[in-house]
Amino acid sequence: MTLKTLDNSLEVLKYFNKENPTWGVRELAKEMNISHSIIYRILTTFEQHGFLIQNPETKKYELGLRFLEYGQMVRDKLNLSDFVLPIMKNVADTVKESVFLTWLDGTDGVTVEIAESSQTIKFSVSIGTRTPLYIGASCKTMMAFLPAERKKEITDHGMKKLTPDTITDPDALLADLEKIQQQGWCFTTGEYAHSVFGLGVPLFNNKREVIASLTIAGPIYRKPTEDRLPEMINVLQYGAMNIQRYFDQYSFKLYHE
Amino acid sequence: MTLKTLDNSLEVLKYFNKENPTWGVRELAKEMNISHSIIYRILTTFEQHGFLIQNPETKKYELGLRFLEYGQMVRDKLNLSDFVLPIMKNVADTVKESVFLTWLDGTDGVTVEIAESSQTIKFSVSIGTRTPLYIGASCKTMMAFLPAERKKEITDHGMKKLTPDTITDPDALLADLEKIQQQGWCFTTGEYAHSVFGLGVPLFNNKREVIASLTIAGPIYRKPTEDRLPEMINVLQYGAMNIQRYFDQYSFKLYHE
DNA sequence: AGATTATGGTTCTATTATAGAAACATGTGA
DNA sequence: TCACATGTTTCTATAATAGAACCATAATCT
Repeated sequence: MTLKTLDNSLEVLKYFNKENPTWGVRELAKEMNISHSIIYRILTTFEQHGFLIQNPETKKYELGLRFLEYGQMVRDKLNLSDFVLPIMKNVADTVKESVFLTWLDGTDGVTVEIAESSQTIKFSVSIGTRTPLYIGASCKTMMAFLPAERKKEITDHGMKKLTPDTITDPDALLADLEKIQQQGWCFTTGEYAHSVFGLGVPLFNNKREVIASLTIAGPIYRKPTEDRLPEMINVLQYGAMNIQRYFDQYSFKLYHE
Repeated sequence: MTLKTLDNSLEVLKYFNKENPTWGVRELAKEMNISHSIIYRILTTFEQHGFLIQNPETKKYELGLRFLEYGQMVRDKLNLSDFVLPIMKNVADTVKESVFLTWLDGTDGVTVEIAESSQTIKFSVSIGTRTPLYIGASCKTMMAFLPAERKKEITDHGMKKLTPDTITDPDALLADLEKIQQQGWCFTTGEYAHSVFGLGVPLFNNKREVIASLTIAGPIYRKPTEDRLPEMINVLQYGAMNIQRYFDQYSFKLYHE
């Protein structure tokens, strides 16, 4: 059905992340429990195409410049900088916290655009960050609007705690999502990272399927009090409305699944 | 020696570029002269890993969000924004033209950082752009400092004209490179694009091998007159010196070949 | 409306590329 | 000097892939 060789190779790529940016052949082979010959062939083939480079001194491999090219092509395709980013910046300036646009991609949310708070203490993640849909305001906002069978896929797939506050009980999660869907926004504290709050609202394509979310996030000690939360929701929903208008106008299409 | 399946698959990826961002299965198979079954298996495998996504309506494939993730990891690794970009912005403000940092990657130069001119008419390319080393100021600056055998590889590999002014005669190119190496900078007009001038200087790693270049580029009608060129070279070399100091300090390592 | 010709997707098996062990070359630390 | 790392290469049984043929479906032409 699928190509096993390519499948394995892409699996190998996944081991190159921020925590482990460089790998030696045997080192990675041991980590993956695969023969080092196989890893060697995969790494050298990627290298020949510029997706990996080998440090000539340490002989270890790391991500190559080819990814810069493809990454930029995806960014250009999204073309969020021109119209969406100013809206996000506006929200960020108003609430004095960072604002994120998160895209639905399979069973993950991917951060595709960021408007950072001007404050010195702020929540900060980098573009391309990938988070399971059951964790945090930006992701749960999207998951809440998925059809039941896709929710089930996610809960069945097994859930891990990022913090003690991450909800991993399927029933508790589904009840939470139900509430989020009804009220149209999601407020969380400490689910994604210990000292962070998040407030998210969903964005839809022209078929009313959820495709993204807009989220405010900041340090937990600045989280809005209950009486000020409606105000923040208002600002966020106003920004989301403007972005939604842009999506609708250009019949925004970045497909999921 | 190398993995043929992976090799083919990465070759398929190359067909997804700015000019042709979306491909149908049979369409791409015809373009590559390969059975559509093969292409189908490759595309679906990439899709399962998020490197491609299929538009559920048109059934065509395009680049997926996974590249955003890897692209950002490479950007983070380069970490040019903090120290190098301010230097580039400084140069850009002084000369009132765009400034580019280009990385050596095999037989290409890759744009890795940009400081745009504040002028309304300016030369503009996007990050990740890949250009053969024999074309334009930013690339020839680097090629000039390569060992003779690598120059030969490039000239032997066949050269195409991007504009009528692109030098494609091996002897003429080598003579040009000789001059560039001696004077330490490269000034070109119309080689990369018809109405563009460029002025580049090289950057080296701690083994005195060329790894990058710093380039000023702008519309040809604003190109410096002969008596004002030395001034521009000065500004550029001063910026390059500061960047070079940063490279040396952090024993900058992004390997080529 | 029926025929034609596209498309994406599936199945099958001869062929071929790959897996994985073993060996090799080189470097390093004991 | 020996032992044990490392990346790299070679070999062949075996398993995965190539590629033709086919299916289902949608659009287009007659």
